[in-house]
Amino acid sequence: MPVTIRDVAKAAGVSITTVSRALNGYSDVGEKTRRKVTRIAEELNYRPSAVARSLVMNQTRTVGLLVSELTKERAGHYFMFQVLYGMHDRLAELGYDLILVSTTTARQRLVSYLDFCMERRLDGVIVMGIRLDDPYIQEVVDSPLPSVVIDLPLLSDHCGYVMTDNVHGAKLVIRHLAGRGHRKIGFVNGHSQAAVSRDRKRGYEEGLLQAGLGYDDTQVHEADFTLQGGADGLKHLLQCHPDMTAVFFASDLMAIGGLQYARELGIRSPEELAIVGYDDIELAEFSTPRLTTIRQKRSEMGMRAAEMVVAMMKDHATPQGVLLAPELVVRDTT
Amino acid sequence: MPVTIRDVAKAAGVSITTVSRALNGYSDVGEKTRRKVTRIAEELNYRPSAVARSLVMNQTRTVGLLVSELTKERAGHYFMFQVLYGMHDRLAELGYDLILVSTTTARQRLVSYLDFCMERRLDGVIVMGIRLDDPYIQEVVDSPLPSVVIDLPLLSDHCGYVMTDNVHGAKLVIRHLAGRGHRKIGFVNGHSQAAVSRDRKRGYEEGLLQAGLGYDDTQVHEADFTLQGGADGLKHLLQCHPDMTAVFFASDLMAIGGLQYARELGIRSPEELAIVGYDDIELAEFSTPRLTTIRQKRSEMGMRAAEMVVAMMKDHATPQGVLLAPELVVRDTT
DNA sequence: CTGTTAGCGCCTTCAC
DNA sequence: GTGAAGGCGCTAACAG
Repeated sequence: MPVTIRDVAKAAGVSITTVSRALNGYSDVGEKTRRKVTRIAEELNYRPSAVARSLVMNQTRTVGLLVSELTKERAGHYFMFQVLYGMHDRLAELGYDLILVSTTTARQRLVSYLDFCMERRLDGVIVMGIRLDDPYIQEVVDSPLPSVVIDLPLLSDHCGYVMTDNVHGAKLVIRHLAGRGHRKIGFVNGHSQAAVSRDRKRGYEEGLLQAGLGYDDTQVHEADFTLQGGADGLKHLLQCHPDMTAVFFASDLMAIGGLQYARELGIRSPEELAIVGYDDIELAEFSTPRLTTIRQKRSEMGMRAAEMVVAMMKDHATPQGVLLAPELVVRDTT
Repeated sequence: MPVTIRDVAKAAGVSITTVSRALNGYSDVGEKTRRKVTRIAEELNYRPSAVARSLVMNQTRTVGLLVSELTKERAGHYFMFQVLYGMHDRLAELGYDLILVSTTTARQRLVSYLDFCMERRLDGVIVMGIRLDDPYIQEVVDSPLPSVVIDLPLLSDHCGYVMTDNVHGAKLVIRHLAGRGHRKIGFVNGHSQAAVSRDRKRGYEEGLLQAGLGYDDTQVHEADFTLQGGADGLKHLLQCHPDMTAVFFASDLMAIGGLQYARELGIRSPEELAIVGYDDIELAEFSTPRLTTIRQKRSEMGMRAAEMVVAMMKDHATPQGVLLAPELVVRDTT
């Protein structure tokens, strides 16, 4: 059994109250007493119980991270890890801890993850990698538990969001390609149950129109963000449109898949086919040829999400929709 | 404020104790009472407070995940994500939650992470991605807190480990290459502060000797597990040994970096240079040409770690050293 | 079978 | 400046 506040009090010859006040930096404690208590606490290696404190303070200083793509499906982690990094780091700075709440656990099948959050008395939640058709997402948004969603524009009294301006990002791509003279530009999108797919497609469409190029539905292929999906997507597009000179992929992973498929066919990039990805994962800079892409500020996304939940939790801040600016990174595939 | 056990008791017209017993499935409760309590609890949407329960039961049912590579350094996540997946999944099945404890947070600079675990009253810890020279790792190993370390062979009264048999894995590689007639095989290792590097190097060395090939220190280059490191490593080796016909990289990421560097130089693989990686990350199957590598059962590593801590926590099981079998996956680069 | 009593470790009025 | 008392929500003996 760890040493408790009572042990410290006894050893210091003061009351429990005094120990509590001394250690928590209250001003109404004699300087001598404070020093003594501090010293004893250190000697005894006293660690105040966060559990007991949570109970009485009615807050756990813990936020849950809801992820559904924490699964075998390996597409998301290139993107998510960096977000997680920024988020966790900022949360720690602000004095909050992060607990994982996955959709795909045995337990979650019985208890919705909102229930999980209630039981653990989490102070807030950050949601990431959740699909539009997720059965529980609405429950979270509607609940009074402060929440921030990443990559899903859900806004309510207790729910904000952080995402990249994907419409703009896709437009940047098309403008770039059109500027290089491409007239026939294909698009391999992610699955339809991601808000980012919807936005990127809209950007693609609007971009084409703005560039004076017509939009043609058959030049769009819906894949699933994976390497294989990218390869398949390109294959499909090339079958319908052998004269295509550029393809925009809704993720770097898919673009790399496409790049590899193209190489197998002996199609050279960028000479015969320009290729653009999305995300700017580390590999983008390291593929051969190096991939032109749209950079998402991933760790900033995490940080912003962290800051927002914390603001909502402690200052009752109004949730907001944060749209981060994308950035075109031109490399060798265009 | 959430509804408490007292609310349920009042509404059901029974004592708090009875509610507790009814809901926790004790046998000494009347069937009618139980049903009534259960119904009321459901109607009121009662969620027992895990915090209060933790306090009185003196266990949080939470394990901490200590990671230090949850940082900007992006090398580890290809490997770690899958481990995390298996670990979290199994933990959830066993009724435990996972909380993130990173080394690189502002707070951790003041408080060692063991202190963090004590404050949060974690039941156990899993450690991953920690370097041999980490200042706090020993503290964790020595502490009475049940812990399991991944990829570091630390064994003590309260600390077990899970890792792949890296010596054997590296030997498999050399045997394979030697079997294909390679006589001069280079090795690009990871950084020296990883136990796996040490083991893979030993396997490389022993493998060479067993194959009747001499070991030559200048054929080994120490890198850092990154793409760039792999490229640099290969470059360096080729400078010293232009006649080298095969190179073994201590990670797939490095191998892919090497592969790309080779392509830039116009060196074809496997014809002119055989290349083997380690880990079997998803990209290995998708590089061009597809990478021969050693598969590590990553999600199983996570599961085993989870099972071990849980066993130690609840059954006071003796910690063990688990060595998982590696597996050679032959693809196109050899 | 059910209720009463006593804490778990800590913070917070309220007296002194 | 310091201490005593009460309670956060729950479980665990111990009586009946």
